[in-house]
Amino acid sequence: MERPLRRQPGQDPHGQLSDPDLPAVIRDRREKLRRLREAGVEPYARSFERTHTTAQARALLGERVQVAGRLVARRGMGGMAFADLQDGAGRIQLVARRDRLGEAAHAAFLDLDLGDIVGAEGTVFTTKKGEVSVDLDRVPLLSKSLRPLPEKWHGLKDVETRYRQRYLDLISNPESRAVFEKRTRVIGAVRRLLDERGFLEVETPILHDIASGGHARPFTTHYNALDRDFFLRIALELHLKRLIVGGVERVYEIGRTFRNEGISPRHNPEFTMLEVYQAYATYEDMMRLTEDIIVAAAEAAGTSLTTSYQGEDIDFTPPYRRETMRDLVLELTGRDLAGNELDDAFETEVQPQLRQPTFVLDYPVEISPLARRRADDPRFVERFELIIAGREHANAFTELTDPIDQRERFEQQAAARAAGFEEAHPFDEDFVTAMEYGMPPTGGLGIGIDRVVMLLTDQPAIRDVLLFPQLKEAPRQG
RNA sequence: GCCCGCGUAGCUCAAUUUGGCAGAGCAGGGGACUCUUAAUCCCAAGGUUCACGGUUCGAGUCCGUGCGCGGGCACCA
Repeated sequence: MERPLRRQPGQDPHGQLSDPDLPAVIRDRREKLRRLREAGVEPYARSFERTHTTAQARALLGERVQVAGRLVARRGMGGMAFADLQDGAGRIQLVARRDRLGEAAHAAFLDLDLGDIVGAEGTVFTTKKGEVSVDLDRVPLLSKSLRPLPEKWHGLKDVETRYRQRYLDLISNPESRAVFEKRTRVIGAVRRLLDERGFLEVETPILHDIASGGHARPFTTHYNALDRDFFLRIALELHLKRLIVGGVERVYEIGRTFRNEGISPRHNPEFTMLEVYQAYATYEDMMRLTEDIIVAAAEAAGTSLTTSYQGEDIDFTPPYRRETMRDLVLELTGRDLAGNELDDAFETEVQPQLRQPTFVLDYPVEISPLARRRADDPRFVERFELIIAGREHANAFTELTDPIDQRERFEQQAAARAAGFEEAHPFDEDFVTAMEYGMPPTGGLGIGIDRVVMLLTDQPAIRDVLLFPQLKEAPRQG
């Protein structure tokens, strides 16, 4: 019978005080917590009256402030000690002087650990060396930290820990925090742009009884009350187009979408999509809208239109190059193709070479069952993808509005599925019914928000722009 | 699912090439220090080298299997 290698956290806290499997740095903290409680100190305060953030306090020389945050560095000098306090707005130096605080409070300050959450009450001043600081009168402990922080100078490097324990990444790596703040600002800017143009933001179902709107393997779940399998949505498209039929002429949704596929630096099983539909618009209008969205997003992220991604110069200045898929393949391979052959040749031989923003136009009808055919050549549809740095960032069509054609396209997809293409588009009878009531001419656009954020924040992997990316189960608890 | 690489102290990294006592910095412990800011100085401590098995007198190092992470491929018509 083997004894457990490590105990799970949360059980028998007193037993853990002497748990020989725990690192000494953690045992020491627990012991200190016990001593504090014995001395009558409550190590987890109910609240603290914070009057200013560290950023606000910096501008208030000579004034009394109450700031609060995490202790992230300390430099003891005996009778005078320094520490850095970090809050959501930044950092400020704390200065503890024995002759001002008194012996007991000064000793208590020196007894604090890096990682502790404290309040800091005192007067803002500038040290002889020019550092804006708080001259402490009081430093109440607000929350005792029982685990050591990552290395103060190098930060947290281990990528697995950064993803699994994102809070440590956010505490120790300010540049990581900045990426997520930019992500939020990008999404806000996109919303603002669309709202200003009269688009209505909506929420459509995530649980679908048909996984339609794209080519992808869905996640399956089970609805007990209906005793029926459901799917997590793989796209937003068909519900939003039902709203177009319903007279919501400008509509969009920003939402999580799920695809049951491999994980890679560019794919996470759940990701954020923007889909926009505009009645009486075409895919040319969607190209201009896409350009406007990219420009607004870059501005929100604080990224210049002429920038670089992973060392490669990228110019986001519109208008972007517009070329048909057929011409691009012809130009780069010398072959004039159509249908699936064209798409295959494009993906393997052309797309990786498209580095600057490029609208690739007019896809084969076979792989585009929801898009309108070109009037001059019905083998192709009015569709574009926006390729930047070799990757797809947007996908848009002049939407198919002919219910008879739509039914035939779905039937072709059903035949493909019967022939073994598991990801072929399923037949959505209810959607065809909606279209039969009459759908106005419409342009539609989908943008992969995560990938746009990757581009604008120069992050190499989609995991770096997702707070909690999908990982396998951790091998053990530490 | 397949191929390649990686896994050493709480954190950041050495030692792996060529098998020979597992080391440093930070953090933590003890001490000195009233203008430091990667503070400095002195002392002591800290390890199931991812796990299990094998080869060997001897394995962090070589071999096998498993787990996790990273990259590539497949999937993403």
